[in-house]
Amino acid sequence: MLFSTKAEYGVRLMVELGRQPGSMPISLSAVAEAERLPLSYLEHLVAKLRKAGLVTSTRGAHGGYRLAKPAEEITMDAVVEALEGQIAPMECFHDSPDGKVLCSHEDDGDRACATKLLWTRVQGGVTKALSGTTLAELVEFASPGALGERRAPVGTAA
Amino acid sequence: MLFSTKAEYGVRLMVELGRQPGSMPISLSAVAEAERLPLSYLEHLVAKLRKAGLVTSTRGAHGGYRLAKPAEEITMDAVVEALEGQIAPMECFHDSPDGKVLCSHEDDGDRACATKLLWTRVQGGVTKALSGTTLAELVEFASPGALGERRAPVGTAA
DNA sequence: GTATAACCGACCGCTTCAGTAGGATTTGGT
DNA sequence: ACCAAATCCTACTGAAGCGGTCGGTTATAC
Repeated sequence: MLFSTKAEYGVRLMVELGRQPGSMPISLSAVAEAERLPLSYLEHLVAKLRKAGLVTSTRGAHGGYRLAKPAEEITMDAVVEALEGQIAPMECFHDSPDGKVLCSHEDDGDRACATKLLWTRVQGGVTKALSGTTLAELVEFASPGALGERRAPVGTAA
Repeated sequence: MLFSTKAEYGVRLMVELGRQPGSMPISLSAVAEAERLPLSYLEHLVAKLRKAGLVTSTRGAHGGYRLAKPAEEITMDAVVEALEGQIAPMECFHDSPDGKVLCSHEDDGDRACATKLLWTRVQGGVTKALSGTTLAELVEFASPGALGERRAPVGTAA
């Protein structure tokens, strides 16, 4: 398995926030009920998203979470990375700040990691897929045609 | 991390076998020494590769392993899948025999998994990278320019 | 001041990972 | 015949991460 349920749940959570039209915050318990996910586990995930600056929170009664940016500007690489940590195919890989890919045992002698070519391609494929997908796309995909009105209060649909 | 060291070690092992010119089998201990990997762990990995039909073995003295096919015909998706199991971004994903991608909680009600679009793209990126890379490419990448002669007995190079 | 909600950290059972250990079996060389 | 080299097989282990729970604290609306 490439990713764990942290990414799965976290993305579902983000989509749920993105579905909401106004600026009203949504409580985690509402999300948990809608997506049928354990509330206390979502708390951990949303904390990561908040620390990554992807959602904002308001405390107290009628509080909850909102997207920090419009869904069109949120790409999924940021979301998945916030939840799962650095996206690298292998332990020895780490992104340098300039976006280059390094392999920590590059200095193994004369020849480079035989595997570097492969993992570089894999990572390229993954990051391209993630950064090429916006939250807005997923929101639209999840509720096709619906434009804010005629949508059942999720979870109660037969 | 997308993959574990099983894929890493296993690929290195395959490359090592691919480096060898003739039809002479190579012992695992030779590979272990060359790649500085624990022999007893490699045993587990090579067993998976053998069961997947990627390498063949000859037992007894002067025995060892050989590629079951020429390196040009071995694509890395088969190798990685043999080592890591089904390549899917998420638990709910499983390949159907016809190569289509299914999501096991597709029947969650009216709307499809919000995440399906994303994971489908990710999986596409990964499998494209893996199936588009042959073992021969990695072998060439690991020993550039060398064509069977002038190659140091790996591990002794300064 | 009470209900609602975000926050925070500790804990827990489970599985996988990475590796070790010990043996059994097959084969080539002498 | 015997020994060394090699594959093969099963079981085990410590450590880490996953998925989730729990109890408690703080902040806010009514």
